[in-house]
Amino acid sequence: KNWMEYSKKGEISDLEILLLLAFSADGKALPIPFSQFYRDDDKKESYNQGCRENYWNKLLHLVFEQGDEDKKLYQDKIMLKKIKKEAIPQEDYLAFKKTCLLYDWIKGDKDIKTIEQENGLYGGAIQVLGEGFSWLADSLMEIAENEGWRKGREEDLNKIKILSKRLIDGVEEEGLSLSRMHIPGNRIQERIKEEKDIQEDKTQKLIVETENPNSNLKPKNLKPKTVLEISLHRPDRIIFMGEKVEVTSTEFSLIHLLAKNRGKILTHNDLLDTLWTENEYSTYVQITSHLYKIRRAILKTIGNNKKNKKRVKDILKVVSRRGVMLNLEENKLKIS
DNA sequence: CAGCTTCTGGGAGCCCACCA
DNA sequence: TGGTGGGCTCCCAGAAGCTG
Repeated sequence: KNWMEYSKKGEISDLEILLLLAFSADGKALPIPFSQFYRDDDKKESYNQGCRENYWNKLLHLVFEQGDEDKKLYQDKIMLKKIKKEAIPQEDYLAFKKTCLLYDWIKGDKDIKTIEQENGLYGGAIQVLGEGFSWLADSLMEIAENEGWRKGREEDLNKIKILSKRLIDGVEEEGLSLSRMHIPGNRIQERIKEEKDIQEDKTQKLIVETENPNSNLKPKNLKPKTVLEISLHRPDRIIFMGEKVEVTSTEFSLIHLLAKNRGKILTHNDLLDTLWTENEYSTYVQITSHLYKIRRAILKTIGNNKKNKKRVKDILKVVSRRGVMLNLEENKLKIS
């Protein structure tokens, strides 16, 4: 709200909005999932500190490049740290990192794999983060609307709206119209729709909660129980029927990829191309082997009986001569 | 029923953490 | 620094299941 008052009409930039969102309570709460490979490096103090400086320097550079160094938001969040010369706290560092990542992402001049590799992120992490921030941008837009931006600051409002859309797909403004086009095999349209559905769900949930603050109704009973829960923040385990099942990084990658494409048959080639790099020798045997091991791990946790066996087999479904799919209704799957 | 696909268990080899 | 043990991935092979 403060920002809304002091930000100047017609002068807000994408970078500014991203930084604002990254420093908001919800923005801070959104995790950046690290890949296992880099997690150990992150523990090393020198490496860590070096990285912190890097993101901060990069932001500073971008701000000067845009000639926005006297904006109050930047003064508060970035410039002050320079004067103090203190070590950057973890919280700020993460916010800087998110801002840099998402800025790269929406700029679109680096492809997603490059950004993820350069920053040691788990595959798909940027998209998840982008979607989260897209939702935040929408919330910001709503607040701005309530603050009366419709009258007089329509242009700024639109800017946030466009940014929100770009965050979903990581495209430049001009690329948006292209991404809306229907291209066979392109999932952009579908993902925008999915995101809208999620947001509608959230809004509806919010309405229910605010309408019946003292209601005795337990919505939990009405809600279908989540069967599979995957958190990018915890790539070491999944939650199956409420039980934590420990998985290896390859197993997690496999199950995450299937979950992202819930209800779709992924061919063995799809899986091999995505999970194993070109120069690694891999065959479908590896996939079935890992699938078997995931099933075995799940069964070991939830109980190895005929009923469970059948159920797990039906969820991690092998479609003969076609491929593999995660056969689960949308409301029973949770990816965070 | 033959041939193909998938399941399953097990083992080799590699990597890494730990310890003396 | 080198030995050791545990964990992980990949591969193999036989059994079981499926398809045309």
